[in-house]
Amino acid sequence: MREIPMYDPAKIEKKWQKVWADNKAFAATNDYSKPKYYTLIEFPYPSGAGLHVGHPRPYTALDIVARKRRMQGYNVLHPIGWDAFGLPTENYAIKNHVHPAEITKKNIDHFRQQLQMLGFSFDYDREVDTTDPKYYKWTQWIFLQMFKRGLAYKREMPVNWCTGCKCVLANEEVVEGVCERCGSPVVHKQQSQWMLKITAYAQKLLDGLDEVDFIDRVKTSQRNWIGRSEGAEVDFALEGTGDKLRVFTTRIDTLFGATYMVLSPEHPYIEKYKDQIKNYDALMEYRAAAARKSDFERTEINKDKTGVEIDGLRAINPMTGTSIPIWISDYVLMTYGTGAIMAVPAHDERDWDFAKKFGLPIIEVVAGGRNVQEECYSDVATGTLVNSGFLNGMSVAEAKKAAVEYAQEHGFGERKINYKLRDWVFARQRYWGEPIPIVHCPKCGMVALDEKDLPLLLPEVKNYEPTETGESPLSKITDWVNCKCPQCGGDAKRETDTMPQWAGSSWYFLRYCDPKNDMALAAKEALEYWMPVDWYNGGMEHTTLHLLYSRFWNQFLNDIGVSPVSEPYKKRTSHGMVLAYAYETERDANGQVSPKKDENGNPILLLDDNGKPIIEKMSKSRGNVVNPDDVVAEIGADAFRMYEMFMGAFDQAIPWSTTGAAGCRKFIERVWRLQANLTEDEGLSNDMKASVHATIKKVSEDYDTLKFNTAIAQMMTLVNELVKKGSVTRGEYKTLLLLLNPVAPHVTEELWEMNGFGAPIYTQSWPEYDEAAMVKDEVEIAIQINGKIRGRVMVPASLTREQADTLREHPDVVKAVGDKQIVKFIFVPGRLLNIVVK
RNA sequence: GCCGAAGUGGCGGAAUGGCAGACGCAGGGGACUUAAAAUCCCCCGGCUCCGGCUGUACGGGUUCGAGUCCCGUCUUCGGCACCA
Repeated sequence: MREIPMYDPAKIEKKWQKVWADNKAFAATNDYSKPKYYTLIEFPYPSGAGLHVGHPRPYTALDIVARKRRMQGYNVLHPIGWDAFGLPTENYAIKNHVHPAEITKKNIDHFRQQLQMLGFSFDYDREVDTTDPKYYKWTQWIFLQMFKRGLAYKREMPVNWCTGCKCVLANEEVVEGVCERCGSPVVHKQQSQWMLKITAYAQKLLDGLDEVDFIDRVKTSQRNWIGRSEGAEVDFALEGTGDKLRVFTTRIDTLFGATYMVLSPEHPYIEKYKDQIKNYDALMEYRAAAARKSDFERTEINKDKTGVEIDGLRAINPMTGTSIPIWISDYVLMTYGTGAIMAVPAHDERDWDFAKKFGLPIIEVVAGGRNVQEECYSDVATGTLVNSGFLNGMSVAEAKKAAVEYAQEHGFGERKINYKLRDWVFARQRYWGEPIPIVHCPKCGMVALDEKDLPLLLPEVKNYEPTETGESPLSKITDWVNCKCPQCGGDAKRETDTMPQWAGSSWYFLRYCDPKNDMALAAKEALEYWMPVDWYNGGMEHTTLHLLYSRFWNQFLNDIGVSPVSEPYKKRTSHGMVLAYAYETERDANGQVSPKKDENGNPILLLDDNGKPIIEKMSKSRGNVVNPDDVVAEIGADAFRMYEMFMGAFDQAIPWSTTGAAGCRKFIERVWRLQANLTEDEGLSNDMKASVHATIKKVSEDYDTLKFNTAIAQMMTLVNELVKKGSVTRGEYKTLLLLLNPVAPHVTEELWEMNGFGAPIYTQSWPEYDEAAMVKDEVEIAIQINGKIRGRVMVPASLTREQADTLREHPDVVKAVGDKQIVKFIFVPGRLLNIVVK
């Protein structure tokens, strides 16, 4: 046996990282004749805390895909960048009196160094940074294109106001009534806001989902969020006014059962008929109370309906001609439909609750064997129309059709599709974001900056603090705010809000195609070659935020001829979070929280009532954060990468296990030691041939389907076989190193070089498998009697159903069958023989 | 409430309708060692009269054969949530 040096990951990892960097081993080339493959991970927000063990999970996964594709001959674009605008940096700047740009630079350098430590095959020459004026010039440019086409507009409207961040939030950023970032309550506030008209793309965003390969839960979430709903709009005459009140309904079939109407508290008709309304003050009081409620409170008291009847205004049911009352209630939202509803308490849960509470009449119009005075009946699949004139006897579906046609003929209604999706609140009252390139001119109104004046740079400020009034810190920089109108040349003021954090990430995948272009956001040929992204992996938490926003921006850019594709991402997958075991904690002198240790120095696990370990998110305050730097120092980057992939199914959340990670280091050492048993044979030995080819197949397929844990398990099995055998041919070892390379790139390169296998692995081709070589001569099959295992027997792999008949004479079979009568004889080649007896 | 995903050893998890628990962690035993670590070998769901029996959340069903398919129930996690 050959003497081999010790495995020293610290040394060899640095060595190969330098080789890759010096040779630009992973640069995407602009050779448009080659087949391309574009892998994308969500670029990180470079926080001060640096990388945590959650980041490398998706990064390693797509690094494996990228490395494999390169070996398969693709021109691979595998870029990295920095989504660097955002609140944490700004808050840190405020606290420590440093410019956010300085902090950003420092954080980026730290992140880059950590990513390089892990050996990711990013093309670092294509880095983008959303806070770089050369980058945000184009973010501003896209905004201007939207502005020119009426897709960016400013309007006074009720918005979500985060009481913690002191700025407005998009609907997508409000989670269960609180701010998704800081957890502070969100309240409603009337404010003039920049909006992007994402609703104009609602249908397109929905349709696009049919043509892309996204995991189902992403598609489902986006569909639910867009919330398409088919129904009708119906006009109710307002008694004694000649005016009418329009509502949206999905149940026009129940129109005969509409016994009252409800307006949202903010409905404009309350102002319009102020003079006629006798209890105006009471209505105003209710409106004010509703506005004061945070979203959280609104949902908390969900089912308990409140409301006030409008005294002095009534409507006419267009079907029955009956006069019905009009109420206001906060269960009707101004932001959906027309802000008014017809209430059919018999067949709508919310209306039923409301009617019961306020003693309003409930009229059954769909018969379904239930007493609607006692219980609401909202089933549309069964049931027949009653008390509904010409609709009587119809099914719900038939009645919907007939009713809408009737309304159309009589001019009081029409078909209508509504979406839950709201326009995107696109402004933040903060400093560290892209300035909005708009000027407010007293004469010309809102005027776009000339494109040649982009980028509009962020001015230097001394104080980044947000203001209580809801104005951006930029508003205090008067020499920046005061400017000339680009249109008339007169005195004007700049817009002082900045864009939300989601702006820069809405198009970065386009910039990667041609990141240094000064003339356009990217060259046409580059976009045509690289787009769409072939495989995009990212967090589920971005499904109705970044992922939806960026699809919208790209569809817009496609419409104006900038992006060559309508859907930017061909395939979207999602990773599970890396969690942690909960430990008993203690606080040291510096206030750092760390796990409490028992007498053996092991951290003390927290258990639940059933004695199972508690699993939770990693957080500083729980003292359970695992730092990648420490892990790499302990077991090396290759073992770290491997454990990230081996720990469990890629899309499942998994707690980090230190001993589990150490197991991967042990496996790498096993591969390392295997070289001591190397023979001179360049080919595959006969008894290993089947296993090697089966491994190539399994690993190749599993890498493409994100089943990294089983790919690695398969390689472990192969290594176990080779260790047991005591010798390994050069051909076998080479194949193993090639297959393992995407997961553990450093050690495999080192072993490849040490054993004289030729040019580095990153220049080698991916191994091919041969189905025929996978067939073993003999296989063990199971013998079952009535489906129960009764023995195992070796048979030639090629054994056919006919030949299997001879197994009747096999002693085990004879013994198991005994004197019973054979009813059926089932043979599954290579698997089993099942004999049914009586 | 609605939508979605999932329930398999002590743990993470494997199993195109075909030998449940691959692979790894933890644990136990042995070899090597003055010793320890590392390494190598063996064992490792439960019960067992050592023949077997039983077992993939629970109850039914389809099938020669079900962790896998169908019906029902329970539980957990995730998303949406007064969207008319």
